[in-house]
Amino acid sequence: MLSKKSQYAFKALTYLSEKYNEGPVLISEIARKKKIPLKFLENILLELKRADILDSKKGKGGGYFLKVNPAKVKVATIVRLINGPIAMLPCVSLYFYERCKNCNETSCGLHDMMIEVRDATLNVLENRTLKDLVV
Amino acid sequence: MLSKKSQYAFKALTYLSEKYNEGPVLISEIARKKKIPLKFLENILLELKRADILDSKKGKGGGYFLKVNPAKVKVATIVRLINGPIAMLPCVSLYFYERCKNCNETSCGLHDMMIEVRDATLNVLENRTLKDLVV
DNA sequence: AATACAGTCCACAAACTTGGTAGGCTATCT
DNA sequence: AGATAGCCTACCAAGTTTGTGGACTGTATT
Repeated sequence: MLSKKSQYAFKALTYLSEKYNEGPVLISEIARKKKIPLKFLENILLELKRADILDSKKGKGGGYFLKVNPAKVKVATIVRLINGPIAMLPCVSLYFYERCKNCNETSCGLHDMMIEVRDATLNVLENRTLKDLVV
Repeated sequence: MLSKKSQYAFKALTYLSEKYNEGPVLISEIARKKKIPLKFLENILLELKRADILDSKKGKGGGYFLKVNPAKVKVATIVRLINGPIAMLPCVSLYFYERCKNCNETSCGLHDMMIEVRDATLNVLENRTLKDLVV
């Protein structure tokens, strides 16, 4: 399951996608409109900024805004950044891979199955962008 | 990600599937062969028994064994039982549904996307059984 | 230069989940 | 009766999640 943090991130990003190219948006506005705890949101947006998804401006007239076109930001990227691995097992994760102890990957039924699950999931998440979240 | 508990459960169930119709298997044997902490495994097997996946016999010659043919036990069932929801959001979960607050499901881009992910995942997990885990 | 504004950074903490342990109880077989 | 083996309840350490508080830094305006 996606963490609340991830859900908040998507809400905020959806909001910012709707306002793409309309200048900076206040954290407090996003928090209010999307009902996200302000200080928590602060951390999330900062993380997204550090990952080059968002950019910000300080002082009056400042706020957060998308750094690139929402159609260029894959949902999978956000999930990995805020939520972590998409795969159901470390040994089938592409970005968070960890070797399986006590289970040689060459002959593990679960391993093979979870690769299928991963690919089915990625087929959706890698082909959808923030733009698709705006309806 | 699947919890370690879930991974242990699958290891144990795979072992028991290999020994289907060969009589009861000791918890201690499963723990040793699959390198699972004994007492932890005890809890897991008990849970699987309560869910009618396994059955057990006490006393000498006792142990655990699959209650039904491994080809009849869906992987999705085990995941839901030991790991919890398969969906990435409560509001798209079939077995652990919870209404989305501050997000009307009729027009939420994330909601629709996560239904796609759920269905893609279930397409694998609902169509594989314990039998498929044995290679 | 002073002031207000708005994001940045660091530290902390309550609540919950995960992974695991301890020890006695109950049923069964010989 | 004694040994075997699962059943049950309770507990606990560590980590993660979901936040909060408060001071600091950069920016625009007057």
